[in-house]
Amino acid sequence: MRGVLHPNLSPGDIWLRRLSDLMDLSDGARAAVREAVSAPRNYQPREHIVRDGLEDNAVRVLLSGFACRYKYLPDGSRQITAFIVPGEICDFAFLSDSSASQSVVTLTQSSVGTVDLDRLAGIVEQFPDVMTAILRCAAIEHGASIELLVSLGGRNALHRVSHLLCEMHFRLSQSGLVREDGSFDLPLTQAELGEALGLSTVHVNRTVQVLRRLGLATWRDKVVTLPDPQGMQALCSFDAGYLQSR
Amino acid sequence: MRGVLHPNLSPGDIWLRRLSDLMDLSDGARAAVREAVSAPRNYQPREHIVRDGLEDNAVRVLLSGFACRYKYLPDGSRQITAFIVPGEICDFAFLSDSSASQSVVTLTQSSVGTVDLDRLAGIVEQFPDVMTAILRCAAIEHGASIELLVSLGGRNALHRVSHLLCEMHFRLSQSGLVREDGSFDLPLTQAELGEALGLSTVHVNRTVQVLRRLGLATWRDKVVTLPDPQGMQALCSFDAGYLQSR
DNA sequence: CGCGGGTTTGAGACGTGTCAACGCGTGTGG
DNA sequence: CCACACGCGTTGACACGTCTCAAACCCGCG
Repeated sequence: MRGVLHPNLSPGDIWLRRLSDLMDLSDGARAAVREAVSAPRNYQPREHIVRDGLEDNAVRVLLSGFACRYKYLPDGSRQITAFIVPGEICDFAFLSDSSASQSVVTLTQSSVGTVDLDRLAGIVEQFPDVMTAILRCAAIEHGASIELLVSLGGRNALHRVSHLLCEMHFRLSQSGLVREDGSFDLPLTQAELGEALGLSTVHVNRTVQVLRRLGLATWRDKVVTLPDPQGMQALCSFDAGYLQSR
Repeated sequence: MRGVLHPNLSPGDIWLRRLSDLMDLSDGARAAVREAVSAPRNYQPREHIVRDGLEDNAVRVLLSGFACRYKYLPDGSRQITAFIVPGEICDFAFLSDSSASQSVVTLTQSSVGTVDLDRLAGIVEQFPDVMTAILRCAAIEHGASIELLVSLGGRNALHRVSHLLCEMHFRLSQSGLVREDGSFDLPLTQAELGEALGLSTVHVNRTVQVLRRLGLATWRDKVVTLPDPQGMQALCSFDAGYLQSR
């Protein structure tokens, strides 16, 4: 059906869009990337895309849905280290030819495209800019984990939550997933937010309520709205620089 | 003097040793890396090696001393995101052909070698394994920041401090900087440790004292000793896997 | 000798965690 | 069609880890 009903739409388009944002790519490079992305595979919520310690012969790109990377603590609690939104690469272990050091699990129903590593090697050999684009993805991903680290080390609960909401707003808008009125789907539970921000579920809840009362954010039925993005960003000194290539 | 008094010693050796640990390199590759490292430049304590936002046409490798990467918070406090020990690359922005997103500053007197980027490009073209080795450095560096993130998000003060001491012990031993008796130089102030671990100086101090009383660590005059490394690692569930390539 | 950076100590404040319970909506099985 | 279980959000009371402020101490150095 693909290529018949929508001759101009390909599953890899969302990834291509992301790569093009980070690096000017030639038509040839664009076509090669586009065609290299396999037919998507669907995942149920809470299904693993990548398992810690396993090698993989493909790059996995989230095409739709929501996922996260995490690590377990000795007491059995889970620390989420990153959220993954459509258009992003699930794991970068392939870059150093090693096995994954974290697991990646879906949070919602999702679809994932894959690019065979040998095939990718051929593409980057012919179009080195594609490699640069991918390395920029990795750099941004690293920047995001550093920013989360900064949140955990130096920001209080209110700033952590609002900073993360600002980040999500920005990243989802890059993928065209924010509506006109500034609202967007955020299919996380408050518990999951807490696992990322190092806060208890209860305290996340109270913090979200503060934001509600401040008129800066509402979060109901998995939909977040930031009526005053400027004010929100000012509250937590959000600067999207770390999410862009410069 | 170099090459005369010590015909077999070159400033780049410590970096070469690190790269070789991560990837088997051919003799040709080893020689190329060795010769590509410039004569070291010396830095005073608290002198910047890399400044946030600036591009650089060289890779900078710490050859001796101690440095850290950091970011400022809006309230003026500093979050240290990584410590850098001899043999490690100061900043990985060169990989994605972009400018540094964090600053790097020395903590002690240090010496830094540089490798010109164009020259490095020539080397990796001829010896792709060198690129893989460098990418593994980057992956380990990323792994370390994730582990710090996990500390900040999920560990209490005692576990944070002991985990960091275990990590330092391990990393310095890789560079041959741990003595027979298990002691090693850790030229940080307790305030700096706190800036990395998201703890106040006062609380770092109290926590170190607990470790002293437990007989697991002493820290006096910039020298740390772990009389019972096993016990120390058990206390904080330290697993060095994230610091090695697999 | 006095100064300054770093470490140590004490006392009290505050942010966040824990525990326990309740409400609400949805899905499921009787 | 009702009864119940379950996941998630919400609320309250209290415990506790860590922060802040302030002062003393130690030691090397000018």
